[in-house]
Amino acid sequence: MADRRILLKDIAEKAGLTINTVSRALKNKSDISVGTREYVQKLALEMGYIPDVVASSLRSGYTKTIGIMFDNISNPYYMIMTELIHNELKKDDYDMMIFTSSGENAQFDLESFNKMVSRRIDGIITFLKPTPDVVRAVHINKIPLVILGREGDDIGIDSVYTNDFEGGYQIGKHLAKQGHKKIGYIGAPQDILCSLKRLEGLRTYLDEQGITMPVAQSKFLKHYDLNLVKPVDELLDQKVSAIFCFNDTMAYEVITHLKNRGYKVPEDIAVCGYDNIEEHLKVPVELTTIDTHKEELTRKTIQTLKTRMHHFDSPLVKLVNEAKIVIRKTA
Amino acid sequence: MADRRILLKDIAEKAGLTINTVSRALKNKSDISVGTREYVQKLALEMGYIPDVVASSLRSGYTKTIGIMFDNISNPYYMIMTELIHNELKKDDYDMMIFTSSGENAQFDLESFNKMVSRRIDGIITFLKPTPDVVRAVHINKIPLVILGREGDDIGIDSVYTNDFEGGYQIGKHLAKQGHKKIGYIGAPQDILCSLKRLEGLRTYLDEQGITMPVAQSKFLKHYDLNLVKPVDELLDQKVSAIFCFNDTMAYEVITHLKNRGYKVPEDIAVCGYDNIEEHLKVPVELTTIDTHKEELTRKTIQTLKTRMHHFDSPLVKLVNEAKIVIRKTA
DNA sequence: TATACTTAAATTAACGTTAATGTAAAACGC
DNA sequence: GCGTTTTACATTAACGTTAATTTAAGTATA
Repeated sequence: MADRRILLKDIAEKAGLTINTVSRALKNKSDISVGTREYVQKLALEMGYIPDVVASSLRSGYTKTIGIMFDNISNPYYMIMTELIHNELKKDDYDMMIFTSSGENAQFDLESFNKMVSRRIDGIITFLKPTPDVVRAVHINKIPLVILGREGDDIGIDSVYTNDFEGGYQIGKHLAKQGHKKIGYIGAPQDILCSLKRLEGLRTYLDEQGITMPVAQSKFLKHYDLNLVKPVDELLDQKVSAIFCFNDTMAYEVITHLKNRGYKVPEDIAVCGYDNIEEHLKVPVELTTIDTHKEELTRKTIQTLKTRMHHFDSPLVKLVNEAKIVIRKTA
Repeated sequence: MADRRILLKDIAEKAGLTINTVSRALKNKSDISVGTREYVQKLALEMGYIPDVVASSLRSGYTKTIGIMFDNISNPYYMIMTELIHNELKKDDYDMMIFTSSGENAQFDLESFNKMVSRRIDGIITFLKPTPDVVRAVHINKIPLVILGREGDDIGIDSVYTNDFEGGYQIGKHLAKQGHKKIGYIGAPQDILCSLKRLEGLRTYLDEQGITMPVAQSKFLKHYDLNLVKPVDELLDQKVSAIFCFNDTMAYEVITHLKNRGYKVPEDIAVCGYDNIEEHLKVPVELTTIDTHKEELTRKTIQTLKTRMHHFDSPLVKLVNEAKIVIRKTA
C-alpha cells in the first residue's frame, strides 16, 4: 500500500511503459497488444489504481455526469423518478448531480443552468420548464437537455411525457360511471400546460356524456407550495361529489383536509390523483389515480438524452406515453 | 456573444492583465488592487464568464462537491434529509452527487467509496454503515466522512444521530399509558444497532411498569426490502394490541396489511413509527411517531463534516440528538 | 539618499489525464 | 527484396485553472 494515491505514472513506471500506453490499455482503446492490455489491467488492479475523473474530464471534455433539475427534492414523484433514472444511468457509469430551482417559480432558470455548465455536465434531465434564456443557452452551449413530464417541442427541446388529456379523460369516465355529476378539479398553477390538458380531458369526457362542468369547479394554485384548504372548501361549498387533483401529493393533502372537515373518502367525496406514486411509495391510502408507466418513461428519457449526447443535431424528439387509470379505494 | 465559451484568458486579454491576476481578482484573493478587482469582476460579468469547476478542481484539489450515500433514493426519510442537506450546502456553493449501494446488504461499500475518490469528492455524508475496508480507506485517503443517523464512534467515524433508546422508551410510555400490555416490535435487520436500541428503550419502559415483553414479540427483517406480511401475521397470532415499527415507512406497510386483514387502526391495533416523515410528506395517515429534529440533525451533520474538512485530524465527533414523540391518530 | 519593506502585478509551473502526432520494427504484397 | 502497410508503442501537447515564485515599482525608514 503506497502512502499516496496511485497514478497512471506509477503503473507506467512499474510496467516500463509510457503513461499514454497505460491510459489506453485501461480504457480498452486500440493500438494496444492483448498482452500489454491484460498486464496493465492486472497491474492497475493490484496497485489499487483509482482513476481521476476530474483530470480525465478536463482533458476529454466529458464528465460522465448527468444533472437533474427539480424544484423540490423531497417530492415523492420526483424522487421515484430520480431513483429510476439513477438506476439506469448507473449501468453506463454515469453519476448524477442534483440541482434545484433557486427562484420560487419552479422554473429551470439560467442560474441553475450555468451551474451545470460550470461543472461541464454531459447532459441534463429536467422536470421543470426551462426559461427562454436557458433554451437559448442550451443551443449555444450545445448541452443535451430533455424535459421529463412536460411538453417541450414548442420551445425546441426534447421531451418525454404522458398523455395528460387521456389521463383526465379516463378519470372523467371512471367518475361519471360511479354516478358523479359534479366534479371539481384542483390544478397546478395555470401556466403549467399538463395541468390544463388533464382538465381538458376530464371536461371532454363529461361533455360527451352531457355533463357540464362549470369553470368555477376548477381551481388553480398560485404557487405549488400553497396549501389546499381554500380550494377544497370552495369546492365543498359548490357541493361537488368528487375532486380530481393534478397529482397524488395534492390528492393526499385534499384527503387530509376533507377528513379534517369530517368528510369520509370516498363515501362522502371521491378523490383522484395523478402519477400513481403508491406503486413505489407504500402508504396506506389506496388512492385512485393515473399511472404514467414510470419505468418506460425514464427509459425513453434516457434514450432520448443519449441520442442527443451522441448527435447534438439530431431531430427534435417528442414522445408521448400512454396513461392508464388505477382504480383503488378513494374513488 | 462569443462563439465559444469565455475563458480567463479572454478576460485577461481584454483587461490587459495576466490570467493569474484575473483568477485572483475573481476569487477575491489578496495582492489585487481594489480597482483591478472591480474592473475584472465587471468585465467577467459582461463577457458572460462561467468558471470551469473541473479545471479548478484539478488544480486546487477541491471539487466543491459533497457525496451522499444511501441504499434507496426514493425512501421518503432519506429524501427529506437529502433536501435539508442540499439546502444547507447550497448556501456554501457546494453541489451534491448521489451514490447508492450496489450490494443488497445496504452497506457503504468500497466500490461506492472508490467512485467518490475517483471524483475527488470533498466530503461524504452517509446514511449507511461503512464497511471496514471503507473505514480503512477513509483514513488512508483522508476523506471527511460523517455518518448520519447511526453510531460511528465504534469504528472511528464522526456521527450524528438520535437517541434511539429514548425514542423507544417514549413509545413504550405512550402505549402503556393507553393500556397496551402486549406490544410487538418490527425492527430492521439485526445488525442495525439503532433498531436494537429502539427496542431496548421500549422494553426498558415496559419492564419498569412490570410488563414483560417476550422475545417472540420482536421481529427483525432479513433484508430491508422484505415485505411485512409474515411478521405482522405472527404478531396478530400472538394477539398483540400494538405494533411499534422501526420507521414510518414500515409502519405504513404494517397499516396496509392490517387493513387488508380487516383490522382497524388504532381501534383494533395501534401502530407507531419512527422519523416523523409526515412533517414533510403530507400523507393522510396521521401516524404516531418519533420526531428526530431533522433540521437540527442536518445542521449538526454539516457542521461536523465541515470541521473535518477543515482539520482532518480534529477529534472524533459523536453527537446524539434528542428524540420526541409526536402523538397523532394511529396510537 | 540609500535600504528595507510593501504592494500589485507578471512569470512559471503544476494538477492527472487523454488527444494528436510521430516512429521503429514487424508483417505483408508482388 | 523492395516498397507499403500495419502494429504497438513513444513523444508531445493540451485541457483551464490555481499555487508558488519572481519582479518591478512604490513607499517608508534610517
